[in-house]
Amino acid sequence: MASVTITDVARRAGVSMKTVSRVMNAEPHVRQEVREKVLHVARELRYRPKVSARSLAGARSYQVGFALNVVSPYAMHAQLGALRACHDRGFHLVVEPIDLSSPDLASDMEALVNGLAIDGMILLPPVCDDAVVLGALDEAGIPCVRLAPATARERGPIVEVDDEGAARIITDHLLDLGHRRIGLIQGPPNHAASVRRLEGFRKALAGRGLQPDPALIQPGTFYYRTGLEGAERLLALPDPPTAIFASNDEMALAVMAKAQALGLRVPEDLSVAGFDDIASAGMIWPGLTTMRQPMADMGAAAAEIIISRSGKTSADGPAAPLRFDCELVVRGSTAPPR
Amino acid sequence: MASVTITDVARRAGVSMKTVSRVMNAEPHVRQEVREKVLHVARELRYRPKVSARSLAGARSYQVGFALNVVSPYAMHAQLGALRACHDRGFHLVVEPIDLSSPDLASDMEALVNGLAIDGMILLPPVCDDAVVLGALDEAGIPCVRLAPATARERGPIVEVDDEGAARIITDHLLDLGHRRIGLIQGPPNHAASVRRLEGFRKALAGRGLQPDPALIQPGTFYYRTGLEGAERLLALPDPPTAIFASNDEMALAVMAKAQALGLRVPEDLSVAGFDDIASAGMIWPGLTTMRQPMADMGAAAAEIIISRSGKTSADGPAAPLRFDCELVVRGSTAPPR
DNA sequence: ATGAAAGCGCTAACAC
DNA sequence: GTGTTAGCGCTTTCAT
Repeated sequence: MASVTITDVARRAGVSMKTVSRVMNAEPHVRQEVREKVLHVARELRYRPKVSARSLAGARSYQVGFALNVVSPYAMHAQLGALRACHDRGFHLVVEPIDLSSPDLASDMEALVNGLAIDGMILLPPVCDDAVVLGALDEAGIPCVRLAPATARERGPIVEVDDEGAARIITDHLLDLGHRRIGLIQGPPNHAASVRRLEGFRKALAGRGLQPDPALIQPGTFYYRTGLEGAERLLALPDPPTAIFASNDEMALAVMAKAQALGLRVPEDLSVAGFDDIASAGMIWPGLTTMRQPMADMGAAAAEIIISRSGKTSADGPAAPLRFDCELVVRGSTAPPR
Repeated sequence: MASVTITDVARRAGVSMKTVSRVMNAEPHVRQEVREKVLHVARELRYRPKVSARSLAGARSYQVGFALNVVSPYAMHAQLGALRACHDRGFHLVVEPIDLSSPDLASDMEALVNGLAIDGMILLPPVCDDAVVLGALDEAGIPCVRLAPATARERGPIVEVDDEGAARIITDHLLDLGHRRIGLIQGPPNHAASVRRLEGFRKALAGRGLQPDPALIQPGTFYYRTGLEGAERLLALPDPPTAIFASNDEMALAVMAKAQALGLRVPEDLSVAGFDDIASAGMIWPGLTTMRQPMADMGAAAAEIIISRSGKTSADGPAAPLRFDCELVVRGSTAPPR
């Protein structure tokens, strides 16, 4: 019942508390022989250092924060990846809601950074681009790793994908199939990925000497409803596109639903492509052609950065953004035009 | 920079540390006047009690554990609900992976309960039905709240829905539309919800004096692939069903995809109903008729139970399972048979 | 109703 | 390479 402490291990191993501490933290200056002895006793006694005692006494807390505000496949996979990385390294993941629309965000953040002990925080869009959030974390000396940030890109570690290149690849896929009138539904303008995906789309067209028809580029916010609206406008055009590339899968699903509701067949009458490869992209009929983002790997990488830097006083300089590769997943929603 | 501590507040308010502690914990035996003074100073100094110091010194940790192994809409919504509840009450949510297929689950659990300080843990199927997990938590004196457990139902608080009643309602919906040959794809047999949904299905049929044809009841595991397989077998029957009720939405999506791949039209040739109301149920065409489970509310309720019991020595007896209501969501995937 | 003293289990800063 | 001594910021217990 009574849990075993560092002194129990020290006594049993015939060494001091501090030596046990050194061994448990894999610090140098311990004879191999002593190290093994301590490790043996620790295992025998099933000793586990208490997170709360460690974070109270030391400079690190063995906890990583993850900001989560909504349920989205994107965020969930990143969280799971971060969770796995934390667990592998003996860390814990504390999830915190950060509500950008809070009446007093500054105070919320201040409560978060002062009450909780975390070695770093993982931030996703749009939270990762909020100045108040970033400022509060900064002031508290809590490093943060951001996934696909749009602003302040010099401000600490970044994990992202090559959105522009990926969008170019998926547009090329459509072009290769023979499509020439391709519609695009954009993401929110304040989201870095949106802008870069549009750019990739443009460059792919330009690569074939094509000018994008402005009418074929519709605004969106990554939400389903805006996919529906964009598709509606696109398909009502006098000369409608034969293919639509939605900047994320949720909107792509909306495009497919709208097309089917209008009696169009996918992919015979309209090809549809998305971005993200959320689970349902592979669960509908026809399957959605899309770009797979390695969200779990990215979340894990973000956690790794925090973990490896934890305990160190200085950040080892502004490393270049960590870039992960996307993978084109071709399913039934894309085919040559009639 | 240097964060404010309880002594700072005590000094500034002209009282002892202990009085500040009493005020911060809303304990009795403090004069109203003093209480207000302390509260005022605390606010002024932006004082936030440190979680790590509290959990080290006291009996409670202000942290709730949430076991998460996979990304599923079901789990994610429960997590978000729990997260919100924790945040509202000044608690933090620590997510932990519990891998039932681990080579040494007992040791994993032992590490979890000894290293971390949590006031309770929220468990979902199938983790909530594992004897090793439950045993380890029990031994460490960590209360757990389980969502829809199948086993050991006397073992602490339970949060669930009336799966049987809900399945009955959705089957009745199909019967009301005029369907008489209704296929069922079951969930995994070790999952409480599966069994009860089957029972509800049976009772609904019996309510109309119908005998379920055994060939119309197909096994499944809640995973997409098994939905595909079940649908395949059902639709290959000499006298195929005119409607299929899949025990969860993921399998229902598979049924729709399979039907459409076979050239059948939903709902004209086949009605499909699911269970859960995951996001994609409303994003496909036609929309999936399903039962909405209030997962976020359930997760929040689970967290609330842990929070309100935290600090208390004894659990106030085995309360009856907390039951939440489901809601039938009728979309385009169900219609009268031809 | 309030306060003083004693830790909780660990790491930090030094000694040796 | 190893041990000693102090705390970290709270809650606890026990006085008053």
